[in-house]
Amino acid sequence: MRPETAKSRETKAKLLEGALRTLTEQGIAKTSARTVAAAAGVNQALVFYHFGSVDELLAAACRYGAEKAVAAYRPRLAAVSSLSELLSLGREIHERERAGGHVSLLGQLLAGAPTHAALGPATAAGLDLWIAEIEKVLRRVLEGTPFAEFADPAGLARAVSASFVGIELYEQVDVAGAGAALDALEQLGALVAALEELGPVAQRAVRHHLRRAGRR
Amino acid sequence: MRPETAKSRETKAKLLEGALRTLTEQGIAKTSARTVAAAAGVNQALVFYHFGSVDELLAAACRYGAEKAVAAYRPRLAAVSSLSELLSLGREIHERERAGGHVSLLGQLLAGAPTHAALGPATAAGLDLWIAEIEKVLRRVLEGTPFAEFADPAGLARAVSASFVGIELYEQVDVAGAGAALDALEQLGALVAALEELGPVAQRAVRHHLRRAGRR
DNA sequence: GTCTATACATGGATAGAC
DNA sequence: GTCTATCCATGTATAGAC
Repeated sequence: MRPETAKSRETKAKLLEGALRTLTEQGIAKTSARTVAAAAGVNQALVFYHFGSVDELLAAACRYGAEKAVAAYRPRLAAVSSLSELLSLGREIHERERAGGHVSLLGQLLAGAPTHAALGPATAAGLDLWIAEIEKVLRRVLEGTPFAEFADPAGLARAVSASFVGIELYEQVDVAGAGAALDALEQLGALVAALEELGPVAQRAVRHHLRRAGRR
Repeated sequence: MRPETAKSRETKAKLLEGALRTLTEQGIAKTSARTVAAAAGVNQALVFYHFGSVDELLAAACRYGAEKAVAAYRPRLAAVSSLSELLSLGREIHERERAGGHVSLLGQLLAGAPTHAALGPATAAGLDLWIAEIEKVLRRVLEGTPFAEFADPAGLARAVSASFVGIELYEQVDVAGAGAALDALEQLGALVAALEELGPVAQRAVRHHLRRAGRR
């Protein structure tokens, strides 16, 4: 029985922040009760007292970090009204993530999932927060465009989220390469944005070809 | 001075294979000289004799594994002549990767890069093998399409490769979600493929809009 | 609730026998 | 080249003092 005193919550918060910092700065391989406790500035034994095990602390940190990150971007995402806007917001998030690292955190946790049993579901849940938000945006943005009937917002949201995680991980070993990748995706976004403004004749042609291609 | 005897090369090969298996099955967090040596069926001390340190073994395994994987798909990639073909080959690679795991291996190594100094460059090199191959395909496929003048094959190849790594990692925690993501990307590929077959008038319209959107 | 001390396991790395 | 033995650092987890 652990009463939820003010101090208890404070220590838990310190540990969660410490876990996030350790994971993003040191990676899953160097994340341990000791390193996290050191980053949090508390005693190593408190990890086990408050969370039972390192894995459960990491799972909690995942939920906590993902919720915090998504909440920070939620208003911006809600304001997006076109695909090119979404792409450029993605670029902006990427820039900020270079400091915060909440996305590559998910990458670290995905990498740890095979051995740390508790991590898989927690990471999936954290990713789902991003996915749900992006899916809303995509659904809104795609509505009324010629390819709304072919695009699957749910699947696309998952593709976008997973891709973003991959790119953030990639940036850790090749900053220039990751920049070039995002540039290219922005161009791709511009292409789709251009399609949104196509005339009715061309749109009908696109629709026709899509229907043919869509039959599998 | 280490003579390159037949036995030496055999042991090295065993260790490389063991490292690949351990990384894909156990993840970077549980990869150590002992676990790798156990998977390879050789003595733990041989890791240090042949490779100097665990990190250098992993770096070598990365080069070795990426080269092997890319070589296996090279003929298939060379035969691709359209974007939708590329997408469906991507799906096929994904299916095989579920067994082999050579792509999520790169994810594991990316996750380990922050702390293991030797891993960053090695992983970047491994990814570059994929990137180079995909870039060639993209360059060939995009040539002669209306958006060849806007698309950047080098950047796109990086985006595709990093995204693929992200999706393979994502699959480890959500198989259905990863499937939905790939389905959605295939639909997107069908969209672009449809554009390839547009008539000259519509293509001119697309080009016009792209030029406007491309000015930043 | 928190800390110190401690147990026990795992991992990196080397020395020396074969 | 390979193995056994060994050292030392790091990590998980618990017991018990404060």
